[in-house]
Amino acid sequence: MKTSADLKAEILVALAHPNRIRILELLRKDVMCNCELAPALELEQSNLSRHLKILVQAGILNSWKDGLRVNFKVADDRIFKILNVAAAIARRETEKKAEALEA
Amino acid sequence: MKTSADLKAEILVALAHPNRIRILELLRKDVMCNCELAPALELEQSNLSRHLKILVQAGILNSWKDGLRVNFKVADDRIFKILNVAAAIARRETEKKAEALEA
DNA sequence: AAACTATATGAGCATACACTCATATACTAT
DNA sequence: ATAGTATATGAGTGTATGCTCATATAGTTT
Repeated sequence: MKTSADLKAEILVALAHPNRIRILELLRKDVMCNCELAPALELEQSNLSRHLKILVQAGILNSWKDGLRVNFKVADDRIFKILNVAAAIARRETEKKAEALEA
Repeated sequence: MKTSADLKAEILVALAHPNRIRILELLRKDVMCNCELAPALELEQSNLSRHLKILVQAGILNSWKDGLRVNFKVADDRIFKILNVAAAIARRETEKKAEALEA
């Protein structure tokens, strides 16, 4: 049986990759398809497709077909809270290291 | 040069493991050392030590020596916001799958 | 100093991940 | 039907991760 920590980890594992974070940031405001994301992110098509699959399977993105294309949108805006806090903590850590160098 | 997505990913990668999440939940209220965490989590000492190192290096935990022991505490309570949102999204996803089974 | 306790780390192993190339599938347009 | 476009996936490769066992290091107690 999956514990609560397992469930949280599944979401975070899906998020925890620079390219998947970049995907989410592009989808912050727009709905986009693989074919629009690939050039914007400069990712190989098959690689991007796999990253998107991971995000959809985790429930972070929704997707639907539109003719040839598959469109993607963020399923739950709260995901950006996670990214904001991660950014804040990373910033703090960067500053701490800068101070350590000065001293 | 590290991008903003890289920095966020570093924090999230450090978080994204069930055992590291369990560590944080034990440290939510208390300061604890490896020797107290190990039996509580039923983790091998060396394994736990490595997980703790990852959390410290990411700036998620602070640590200091106290005699033989090394104590750990959460460096920034905002980390729990991340865990709370991850839990909420995971819960939503679980419910969605349950509905899909009923229908 | 010797025995004991707490933590860290090297080595080795199995597994998971990210990536690429080639190919398959699905839909569209002529 | 044919050619073209968008996406998905199999196979292979290199690297990273998580774990364990054994050992090293650091501090404590007698």
